[in-house]
Amino acid sequence: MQLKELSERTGVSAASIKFYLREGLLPAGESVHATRARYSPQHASRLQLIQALRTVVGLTIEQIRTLVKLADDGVPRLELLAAVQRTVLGLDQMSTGHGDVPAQAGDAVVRLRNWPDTPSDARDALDAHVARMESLGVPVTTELLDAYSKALDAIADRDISATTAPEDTNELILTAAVGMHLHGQLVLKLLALAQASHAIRRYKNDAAKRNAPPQK
Amino acid sequence: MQLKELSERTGVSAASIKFYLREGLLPAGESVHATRARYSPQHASRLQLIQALRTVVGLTIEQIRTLVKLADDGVPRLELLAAVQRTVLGLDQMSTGHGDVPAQAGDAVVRLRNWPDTPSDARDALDAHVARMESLGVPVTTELLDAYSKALDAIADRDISATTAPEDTNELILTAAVGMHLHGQLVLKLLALAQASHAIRRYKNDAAKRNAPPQK
DNA sequence: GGCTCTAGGATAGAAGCACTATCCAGTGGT
DNA sequence: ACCACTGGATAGTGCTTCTATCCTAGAGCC
Repeated sequence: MQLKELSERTGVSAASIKFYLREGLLPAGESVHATRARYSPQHASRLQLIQALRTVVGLTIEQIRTLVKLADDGVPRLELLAAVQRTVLGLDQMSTGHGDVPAQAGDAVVRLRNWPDTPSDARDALDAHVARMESLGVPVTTELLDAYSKALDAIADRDISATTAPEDTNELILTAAVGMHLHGQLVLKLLALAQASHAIRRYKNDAAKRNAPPQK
Repeated sequence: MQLKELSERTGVSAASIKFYLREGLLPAGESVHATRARYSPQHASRLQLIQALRTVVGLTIEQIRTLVKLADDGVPRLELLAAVQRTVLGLDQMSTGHGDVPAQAGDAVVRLRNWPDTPSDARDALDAHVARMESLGVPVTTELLDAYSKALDAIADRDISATTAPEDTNELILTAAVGMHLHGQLVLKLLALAQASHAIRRYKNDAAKRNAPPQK
């Protein structure tokens, strides 16, 4: 198919497709002649990937470029998934070493949970984030890390066994990125509900206690 | 103090302060004369709040305006905290009723966890998000909600009992917003690490199985 | 009374992002 | 022959968050 048809099929304007081509998100079509190019279904699926990463996950052009570049370079799938995780959860764009105390929260968590002691982006990001929290005056105790990681261990355990990865690379990135993002948001929303619920319960208890004076 | 001193103390440029004044984030100082105004320490603390909400939490001017307006209107603290939660966790900016099936994920969760059955923003946001996930082809089973909410119940339980709220309103919003944001991000990062850890473990098991052929 | 500094108001510019639009000249297909 | 469509280039748009400039009127100081 050619550009116009690609545009009509995917619902992306021709101008935008040109933009993505310029930006290197979409590989050039097969140039039949100087003024004619053919696009494959691969292009359509790539376009859908771009679309989803922009509108659903909210990545920037730059981030999408990084991901599709990896895909086009044919890096191993595990590596690709790691990159998706980095990007979707904003584990990139970390200051990476503002000095300070090592903080090594990752070590503590890994030991607490008996997780494999392997360096990873997620671990670096955790260290950086904990350091950031401390520097902003929000203390992170080992007890907190223990409670949090124990709970999330259960979630991850469940998630990982409910996962099947598609063959096609575009689709792999798509499902991985969208899934991670949506599940992450789901966690945040459930946490909000949980906190609200606990707050209400606590508030009610306090009110009850005030009515019937404390017996301490 | 006057504008320049306010600027020097908080590290916010005079131009930015003027901008915030125009935008209604910062209340006008006490106008001593036509060309002179006095700012109180309240202004400094408000400015710090604005600063933190922008750079740490990443709110927009519009969102900050909404929050400080509530603070200035002196709404009850519980209501204020609810608004902070809405804003920080992006529970605002939801489509609010794109029709479709009711989905009522909130009901299910509340029943599963035995949480108080009270309508709330968090619950609406959860419903909306689950509906969105479904519409994007990501299934949300009751079993998943059960596993997630059980884990987050534990976290919320721990959080709520480790909380003390400051008296000053600016400070209240600041600590609440920053705390919510950072704890949310912490959860996401820990989840990433947990998933990566489980993936590694699973990968190793698979590899081991391949070496010593399965005995099923 | 002059000099310098500052407030406050207005307006314009700047920078980043993701497009969107326009113009162009060269074909491919009918 | 003709017209739709092409790649390539370049410029403009809309939004957000500032930042800079210019102005006048008044305050404090000598």
